[in-house]
Amino acid sequence: MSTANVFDELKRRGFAAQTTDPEPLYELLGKESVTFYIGFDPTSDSLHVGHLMGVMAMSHMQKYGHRPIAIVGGGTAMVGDPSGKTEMRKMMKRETVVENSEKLKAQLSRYVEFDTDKAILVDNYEWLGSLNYIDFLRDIGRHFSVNKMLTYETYKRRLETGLSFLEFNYQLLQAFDFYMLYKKYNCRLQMGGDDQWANILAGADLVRRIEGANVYGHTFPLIMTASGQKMGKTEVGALWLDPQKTSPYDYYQYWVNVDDRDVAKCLAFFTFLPMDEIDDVSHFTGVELNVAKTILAFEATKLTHGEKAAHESLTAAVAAFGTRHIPTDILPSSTIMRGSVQASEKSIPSIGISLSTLQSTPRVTEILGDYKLTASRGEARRLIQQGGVYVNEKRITNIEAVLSPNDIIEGKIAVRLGKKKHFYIIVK
RNA sequence: GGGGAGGUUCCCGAGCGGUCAAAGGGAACAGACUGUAAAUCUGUCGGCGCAGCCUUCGGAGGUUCGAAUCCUCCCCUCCCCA
Repeated sequence: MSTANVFDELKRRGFAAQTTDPEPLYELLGKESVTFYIGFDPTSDSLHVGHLMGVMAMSHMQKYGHRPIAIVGGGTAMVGDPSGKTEMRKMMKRETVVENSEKLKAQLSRYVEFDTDKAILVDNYEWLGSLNYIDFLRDIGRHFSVNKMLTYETYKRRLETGLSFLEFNYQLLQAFDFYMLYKKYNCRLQMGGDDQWANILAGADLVRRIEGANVYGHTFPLIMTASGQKMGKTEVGALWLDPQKTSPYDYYQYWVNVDDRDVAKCLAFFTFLPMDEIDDVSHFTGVELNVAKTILAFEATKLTHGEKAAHESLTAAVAAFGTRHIPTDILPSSTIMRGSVQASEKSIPSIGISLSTLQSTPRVTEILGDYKLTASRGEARRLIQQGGVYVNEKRITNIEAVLSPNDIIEGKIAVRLGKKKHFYIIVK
């Protein structure tokens, strides 16, 4: 058990929106190992950056000697949380939920140590699956006031668009989770995103009512990028932690491209670099700030995909965008390679094309469209008209332009779309 | 169950018999400027070997020389009453 208090660390890093009883909780965290939980919805087979806040918080807590319970909402996923949603969420089949939970656990294991009894993963289906309706209503339902629930912002909003009874029950189920975890594991703290505040409070209230025990709730802010987007949202959708869904290179690129104003914040949330070093970043501008972004991307990629993948993404980025010099004094705790980074195109996305198709001198538009480098041939045509297509770093100006074996340089053809999308056409 | 409103291209939202691939805004994309940032300006934004053709306006039929626009049936959403 570390002498420092996690709560200070969490606060300093920005993981604090609301807390039920700050003082007693602080004291508790300072004097003993506390079992706490965070819920994850197995509505997809991969976590994404939106979940990362909770994951990082868990990891910090564990590092300070507390015991995390990651609860996958196998039971609740089959109901669907209406919080923050404007539409009813689709319900899920049990088998899907089970498969997803497995994958989620594997991902969580990168950040949280589940060995022995240091952390626990449970599926609330364990108790929700066999709930007896009558008993539940009598034992749990009686503690909830509909009048009060209707005043919550989340429900109010949904009252305008429609809220099914099914969804309205969600809060009771989540509160029941807290109660069960308290009984089974002496879990005394629930954490989650700030949109979960009402649900978390409901759980803490329930435990207090039934057991007379003091349990706590704590939320993290729902962070937005400086431009008002949800963190981790891309044009293509979520930024997934699964390398099959979002390649490490794309993952890395997302972080390099964060808004200037978000760099320090992201470092605090999504890396383990010490805050003393991160605080310096707030004064950075220009080149220094870009180095900080490189380190952010490297560290974030390292956490979710490992050091090797992070390094490959870095060298691939250097191959695509030019040399980067990483001085030793910027964020010194990072394990990023210092000095001038050598280029290596290993992680740059590539497509394979046979020599024979190349010999048929296909149009650039056909290749781009057919291999899905652009959405359609028409889009490829437009891109060319706008001067956004480069072959071997030479801008293509004619939509009739073709590719031929003459374009092959060292076994490949380098294609660039716009400023940032680099591809290699590898000739087989 | 009764009454009312509505479903339009990624989103919001105009259109209400031809001049509609469909106004306007947002998002997105490209170019210029930069730092793989932001802001700004300009352009693009259904598909196609693209001055032409093809497929779109909840679904299926119908009226018409001609329909996103009119009629019929169906599906879905929201509001009011129960």
